[in-house]
This record gives sequence, C-alpha cells and structure tokens, in this order.
Amino acid sequence: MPKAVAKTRIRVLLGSAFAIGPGKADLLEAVEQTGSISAAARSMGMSYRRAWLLIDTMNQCFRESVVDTATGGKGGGGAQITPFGRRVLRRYRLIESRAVAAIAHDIGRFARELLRRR
Amino acid sequence: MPKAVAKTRIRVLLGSAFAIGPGKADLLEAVEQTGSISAAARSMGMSYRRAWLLIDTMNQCFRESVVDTATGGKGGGGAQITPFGRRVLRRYRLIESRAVAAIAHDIGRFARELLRRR
DNA sequence: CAGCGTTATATTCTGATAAATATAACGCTA
DNA sequence: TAGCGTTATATTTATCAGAATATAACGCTG
Repeated sequence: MPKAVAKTRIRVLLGSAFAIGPGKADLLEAVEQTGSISAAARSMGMSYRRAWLLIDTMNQCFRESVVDTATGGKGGGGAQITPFGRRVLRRYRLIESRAVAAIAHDIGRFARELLRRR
Repeated sequence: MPKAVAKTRIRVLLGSAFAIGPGKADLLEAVEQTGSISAAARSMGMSYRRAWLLIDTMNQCFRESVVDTATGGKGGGGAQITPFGRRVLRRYRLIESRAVAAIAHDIGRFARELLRRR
C-alpha cells in the first residue's frame, strides 16, 4: 500500500519571481557540498544551464549574492555558497520544518480518515 | 515595490497521484457555487476537460466521491459537491491555514531582512 | 603556452502538458 | 419528439519548459 504523503512546499516570491523554494534550497546545498555549479547540477540530475539560471535568480532576488563564482583557474573555476547564502538556506529550512511540524498531526488524520487506502 | 509574498502549498499525495492541493480545493469550491463542472471551469478560466480530470482524480483518491454528477435533465445536467466533499474541503482549508499561521511571522522577517527590495 | 574544467550565454530540439476540437449520450422541457 | 446544456470521452493541435547542443572566455597548471 503506497503511503499517503503530504508535501508541503513553501515558496517565497519577490514580485513575480520565485526567490527560493524547495528546489533552489536543494541546489544551494549541492553547491555547498560540491564547490561548483556544474557538479551540483550533475549530482541532482539537472542540466548546467538550469542550475545556473536558478542560482542567477536567487542572486538577483536576495540582498546579497548567495553563491560566488570564479571562471578559469584551478580546476577550471568553481562556485561557493556565501555566508549570506548559508543564512538564507538555514532560515528557509527552519521555516519549512516549522510549517511541516505544525500540520503533521492533522495531515495524518486527514489521510487516515478521508483517503482511500490502496 | 512589489511586496514579497510566501506561497505555502500543501498537497496531499496518494501513491503518485495528487489527491488534493490548492487548485483542486478551489475547483471544489467553484463546483459548490456554480452547480456544474463546466460552469466551475469557466469561472476559473480552465478547460472543461481539465476540470473533469481533476474531479475524477479526487473521486478516485478519496474514500467517497467528492462530487456527484448528473447527465441530461433540467439544464442539461449538473454537478454537486457531496457532504463528504464538503468535509474534505473544510479539513484541507484548515490544514492550509494552520501551516500559514505557523510561519507567517518567520516569513515576514525572512522577506524583510533577506530579500532585495525593489 | 597549450590544455583543462569551469562559468556564462545563445540557440535549437524535444517531450510533456494543456488547450482546442469533436462527438455521443443523457434526461428534462417546451 | 426536437432542442437544450450538460457530462463523458477521444483525438488532434498548440504551447512551453527543460534538455541538448554549441561556443567563447577565463585563469591556473603542467
């Protein structure tokens, strides 16, 4: 029986642009761990272009850059999450976990009582 | 200055199908108000086919139908939300509002302190 | 100074998703 | 019994996001 799951997605918008959401947060973590945009993209099964676009959007939406990049040099270049980016990420994850915690019990009941079981 | 907004989306999954989410909840309300799938679809700027598919998914995911339909007859037929559907809708909206309430303060701070203002 | 893997960017291709269109059946009403 | 607006469903068409591809520049390294 496939378990009933609630996906809670919190996206922060600035005007019409998605400043950050679950996907961008994951990407930020991948950059933090790999040290490059292209490696992060590969690790997430995402095209480099797409990853670059997402990071570009974040850099524009927030007050400061969340990722610093370097072209050329040792290993061809690379990318790093900034201290500010770490702060954004940490606070986003906190909000996410609070929303999930707030409804976990209700969601369980909802699924148990209302969803068809397969 | 476009205000920074947090969109909190809660989707309940059953296996790989989306049982309910923001769009389906809105559609359910539109059916409740209009008394037909096609009128609900029109009021939401959505194709009849799409609306019918969404309702069909809901009817299959939940223990009981959330919408009853009739073909032919007065006015050509129609559709009504069931008492069970009303319950689903009410409980979904409750969960949604609790999640939003839980993070409203945090989101405000996040936007104020971290987002670029335009 | 050539080579490497990266960032940065434009352009083309593709596939999934939604829209548009078409059609049948239904059952009340005039 | 003909007409209506609806449900129900299939099929075709259009749209668009993402993938794929291509290319240039960059700066360390051997």
